[in-house]
Parts: sequence; structure tokens; C-alpha cells
Amino acid sequence: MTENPAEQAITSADKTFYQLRRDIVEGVVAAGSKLSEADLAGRYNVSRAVIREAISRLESCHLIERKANVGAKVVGLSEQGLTELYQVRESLEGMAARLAAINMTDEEIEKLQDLLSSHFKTVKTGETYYQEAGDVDFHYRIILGSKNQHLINLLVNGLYHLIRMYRVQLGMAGPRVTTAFDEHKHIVQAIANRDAELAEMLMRRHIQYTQRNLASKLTSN
Amino acid sequence: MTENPAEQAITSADKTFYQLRRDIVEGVVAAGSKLSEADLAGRYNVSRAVIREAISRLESCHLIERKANVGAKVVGLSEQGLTELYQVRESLEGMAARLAAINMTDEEIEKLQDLLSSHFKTVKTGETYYQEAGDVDFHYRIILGSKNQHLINLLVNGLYHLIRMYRVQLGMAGPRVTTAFDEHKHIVQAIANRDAELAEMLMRRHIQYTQRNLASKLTSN
DNA sequence: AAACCTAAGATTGTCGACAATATCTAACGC
DNA sequence: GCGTTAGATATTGTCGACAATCTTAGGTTT
Repeated sequence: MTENPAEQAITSADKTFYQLRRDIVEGVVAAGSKLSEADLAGRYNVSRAVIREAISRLESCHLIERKANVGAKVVGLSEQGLTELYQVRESLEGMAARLAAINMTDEEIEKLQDLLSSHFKTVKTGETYYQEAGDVDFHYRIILGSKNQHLINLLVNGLYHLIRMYRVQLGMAGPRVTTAFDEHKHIVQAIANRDAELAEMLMRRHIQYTQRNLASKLTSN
Repeated sequence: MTENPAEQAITSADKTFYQLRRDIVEGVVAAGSKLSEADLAGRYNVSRAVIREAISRLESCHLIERKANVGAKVVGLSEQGLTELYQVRESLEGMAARLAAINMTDEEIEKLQDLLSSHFKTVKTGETYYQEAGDVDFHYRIILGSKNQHLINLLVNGLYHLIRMYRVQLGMAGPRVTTAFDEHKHIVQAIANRDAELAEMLMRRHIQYTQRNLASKLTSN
């Protein structure tokens, strides 16, 4: 559904990688479970070579861990893991917001404001699917707006899938919709004002709030 | 020389990966050059399978780039690449310093101060090899002191090799030794005072200075 | 009964061969 | 002469088999 169109699979390993990644993020392959190469080769109808290739790439995303001569395991979800992940996210996305305030074009900022307006309408009608698609879209635009390829890779190809894995498997975020909207609005304002310092600070606080919201769910489960 | 003892190669792909990584960082394999699998297989006396494995891991370190059905190339060094890299580094190591101020044990902080003292003696005698070994050692301790495994992985296994590649191939840092020492001292003080906010700020400024120092060399070459 | 060795089974690591794709070369048509 | 196309060559992707290593089960010893 929310597939990145840029990610078109051209080789067989690509396809297997994307599918396996989705299955891990969505929990079809359980968190913490062991990945047998022969097993997966049979399940996805490919040779062990492409499975190894896919596993190798999944390791880059921090979705699995490998030990030599032993095998690969899906990462486990824990409160500490979530905390660590969000500390990194806070750091990187804060920098992304700072750079976006400097590097986004006026046109891009306008479109970002348009996106926000459309979200506002959606929130008013009470639809709550906002969180998943809209929130990700918002953050992606700012990340891409940083124009820093390193940062973009790290976040889009690296951390975001793990973040999504936590979101999906702990149940999507709850009643924070309207308050998150205000935070988004202030971040966009700071970017529009070309106030890099403030944009970074607001983004960091926004992510801190999000983390606390998720963490409260984790402990109450 | 400055090999991380934790990185012992147990499989053949490990050995090839470490060696190829070193060759890339040191410039034995030229930046920007194409990597032919058959070529490397012959040069390192291993099968193409282990070369592919090694290449796959090097991609995780951001040291090479791959395109399907075309091949792998060593990343190129550019001023923009350096800027982007240091923006990410500033962000992540800033967070590392913040967390180190919170999570390092009193004992670890004492040892960090000892390290600083020994550096002070070295600087006074005018030895300049400080930069390479000592500086890396200093930063590593703070990174590890964050106790955030994500952050540690991203920096130690990811960005630091690329940073080293820039350092090595643009000539090691120059006359900034004594002024860098003062910056280090203030960072340690902030950590010892458990002042997370200040530690992050000082680390970020320290890294900004370092970047400018490197960038000036790049343009003058 | 607990700890330790041993052998069998299962899993990952490595290899060489074949298939699919891209790149280069040269001939052809306009 | 230049662009285009077709074939030849080289490179990467995929596969199945074998080797090396780990894990498990069973038996032996203390």
C-alpha cells in the first residue's frame, strides 16, 4: 500500500528482500524468531543464495542480527530497544529539520503547508488513519528536504522500517492525533521562517513526545 | 595497528571484508573505482561468493555503492560528501555525548580523565601522532559511554570508517592539536558534571571545528 | 545424578558452473 | 558521417553440491 515507488524490484533478491522485510515489519515473521536459510528458500521459492543476499540487506536495516556459523534472528522488541531507537531518531531527524529549514525550496515549503492543511481537514472530520500515512508522509518530506543524502539513507532505508515495526506490532498510535498536528504546524512554521535552530528543537521535542506515547503502550501491555 | 580487537575474523568472508575495507580506507583501492567481482576474487584468492558477501557488508558501511546488474563502485570523496558526513556525525556524536553524561559510570569518567592527562603530557612534548590514535580513542570512549547500542553500531561500524577514509586520503589533520585538546577537556568536564545539555553542545561545536579544518584542506588541494 | 566426551544430524560457509543482463564492437542503413 | 541495430564479449545474478561448523542426543565415567 504505502510502498515507496522508487523501490522497484529488478532482481529476484530485491523482490525477496522487500517481501521478507514487509513480513518482518508486519509480524508475519515473529520478532525474535530464528531465520533458517533452507526454510526461507523453500517458503519464498528461491535458492539459498538469494535468501542470503536478502538477509544481508536486512541486516543493514537493523531488522535482523547475524552470528557467524550460527545464523540470523529477527531483532527482538523491547522497551530499551525502543528508547535507544528513538534517541537516535531524535538526533537524526532533529538535524534533518535543521537542514530542511536551510535547504528546502520555497516551493517545497508551500507544498508542505498544503499537506498540513489537508491533514487539518482530515482531523476535523475525525478520521484517525491520519497517523500512519499522513504522519509518515510529513516526516519523509522534511527528511528529504534536508538534501543530505547520508541522512536520507540512514533514516529512510535504515531506521524507519524498524520504527514502523514497533508501531505496527505495538498497535498504532492512539489519541495523540490532534496534539501531534499542532506540533507539526509549529515545525512547519519554523521551517518557513528559515529558523533552523527552532526547527531542530521542535522536531526533537515532537519525537520525544511520540516516544513517550509509544512507551506507555509498551508497559501497559 | 589500531585494529579493534573485537573484530576478529572467524570466517573467510570476514577476513576478506576487513582487508578490503582497510584497502579502501587507505586508498590502496582508489576512491571512485569500480570493483569487479572476478578481479577481486583472483586478487584475494577466494571465490566470488565471499567477495559478494564482503561487498554486501561494505555497502552497509557506506564505503561502496551498488547498482543491480551493473556492479559496485567505491564511494567518491567530495567536499559535499564530507559536509553531509560531518552533519550526520555532529548529530549522532552530540547525542552520544549527551547520553554519556547520563550513563557513564564514575569509574569510566575517571579513566577518561586519565586518558586526557596522558594526552596532555604528549602534547607538551610536542608529539603530533596524538591526532590519529588518541583522538579516535577519546571519541570512542564517549560513544561507548552512551550505552546506546544503536548509536554505537551506527558510529563504530558505520560512519567512522568513512570518516577515517577522508582523514587518511586528504592527509591527517594538522596543527589543530592543542586547541582540540582544550575542547576535549571541556567536554570531559561537562560529562563529569553530568551536564548532558552542555556536553552535547560542546561536542557538536568540536565536530564543527574539525570539519572546517578538514574542509580547508580539501579546497586547498 | 551430574558432568563430560562422542557421534549423528542439521545448519551455515564456500565453491564452480550456468543463466540473465549489461556493455562493447562492428556492420548496416539513412 | 552519424545514428541504429545485431552480434560478441564481459559482468553480475542464480543455482545446486560439497565442506566446515555448530547443535543435539546418547552413552560413558566419576
